[in-house]
Amino acid sequence: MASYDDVMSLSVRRGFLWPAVDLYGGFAGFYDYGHNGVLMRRRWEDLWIETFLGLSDDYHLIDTTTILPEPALKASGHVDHFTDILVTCTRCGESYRGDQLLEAATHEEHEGLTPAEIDARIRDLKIRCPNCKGELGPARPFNMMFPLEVGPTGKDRAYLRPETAQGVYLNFKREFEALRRRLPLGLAIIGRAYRNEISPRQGAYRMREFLQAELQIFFDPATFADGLRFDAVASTPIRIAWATEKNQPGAHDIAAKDLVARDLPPWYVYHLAAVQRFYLDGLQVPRDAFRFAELDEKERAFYNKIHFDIQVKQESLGGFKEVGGVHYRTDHDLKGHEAMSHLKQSVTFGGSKLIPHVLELSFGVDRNIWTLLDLSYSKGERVVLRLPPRIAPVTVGVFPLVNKDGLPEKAEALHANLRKRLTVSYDESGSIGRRYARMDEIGTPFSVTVDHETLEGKGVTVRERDSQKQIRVKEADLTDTLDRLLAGEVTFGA
RNA sequence: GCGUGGGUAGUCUAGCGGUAUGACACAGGCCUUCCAAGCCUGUUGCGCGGGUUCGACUCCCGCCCCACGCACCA
Repeated sequence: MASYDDVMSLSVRRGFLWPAVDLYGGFAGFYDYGHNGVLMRRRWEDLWIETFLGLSDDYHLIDTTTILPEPALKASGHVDHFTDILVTCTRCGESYRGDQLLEAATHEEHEGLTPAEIDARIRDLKIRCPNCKGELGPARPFNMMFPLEVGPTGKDRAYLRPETAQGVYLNFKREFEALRRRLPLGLAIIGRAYRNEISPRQGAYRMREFLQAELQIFFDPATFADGLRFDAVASTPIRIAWATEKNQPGAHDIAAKDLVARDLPPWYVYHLAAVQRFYLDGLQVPRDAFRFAELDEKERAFYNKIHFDIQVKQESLGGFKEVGGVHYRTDHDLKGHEAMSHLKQSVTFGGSKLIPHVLELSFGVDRNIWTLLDLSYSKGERVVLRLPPRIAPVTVGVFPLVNKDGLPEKAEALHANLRKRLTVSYDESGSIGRRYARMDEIGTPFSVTVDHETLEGKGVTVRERDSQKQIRVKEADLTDTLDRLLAGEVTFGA
């Protein structure tokens, strides 16, 4: 059980994450990573790449620009649909979405109106502030994208990308050719995205600059399922909360094949299983803290035909929180770019010509890091971060038991050797217990200590973070033993 | 953006119209044969700007930032 303050305080104290620019009072919606945060994030990213690119030989990582010109984002729908028309009360200052004010007054949909049109209708309908009955000010557009002026004249309007996905769609044809015209084709980006959030909240949860890890899988809906081994996951129970239950705390376990029976495509369910495996097995999230939450038609974006959020329950943020999503975007994006660019996005594959459809596996990296800090935080006599060993920023701590009799020299030599292959921390300050405690706080799973018996050729001790148990290991076997411990082939339990 | 509460060292905290308390952490030293021991020494702070005042961390105003609730989150 970790409160928000617990996680943030540890995070700041131990170099994981903190508010950006705090020298100048802070900058809402922006966070910086410290040395341990970056290490941890890289390990999360490595596991993510290993897991999801490992799904197929035809899935690859690419990298694209974070600034996109207006036409590209016009085609994606972001210029028009990522905008709300806001109306602010001149008396109480409350802001409303213009379309919602009109909808409340007329019970009709009012999408796609210009600010001037909304002003006119507010006048005609004599709408006043729902909060204080004050007079409403002029409607103004608010786009969640950060606009930029590119070049000396600034004529070429551009924006910071609101999602990494568009970078993939813009490069689909290039990669389809370079990868010799295969479907399904997976293209992933781990990179920064930007949204001008109205009110950023809860630390790394809602930021204005954030990291996404997204895999876009391009496929032919007629044949996608044929190439997947659905039978391997058919009886796997998937944690599901339906749209009507998303405010409730729990989830159902529903076998993958039963989800298919409820009209979810097999290829979609197959990937739900893959995502669930990443969280339960890879990141060791407790089963009851994980679920997919369905979004109903009103909640999901217009281009998403099927949308489940990936949610993890975390004490510091008050319950289940979205850390990613599994989105069936159909052929919306490629179609949009084809229409705007006038360049054909259709491909010929397996005898048929089609615009590929897209399944998007989307993850908020910062949210995942926060989630893992929350879940692994445990406070007894001292704080221990029970991170999965593969995710921990530092993998091994190396110490001399005392600072005399040649023990430090021996330990430093050991450290120099281990650090060639692992992230290792050497420490000879304070007592041995204090050093173990330091390692516990940043989640280091194993600590190696050189004592007097080491000098007699009897090996070193290896201490496990969670159990505080120790085993004695011959120096010659140390790297091998550590590898096996990290791989989970050996445990301390036995 | 609205409302409520808040902002004192790396973290957590005490306090007052006369520039600040303690704990932990951190650094150096002594000691130490395995879990934040002890002793000595040391570093670091009143979110920012303006006003009132002889003097502001303290009172007033504005701003920034944080948490919570509302709204927002294609």
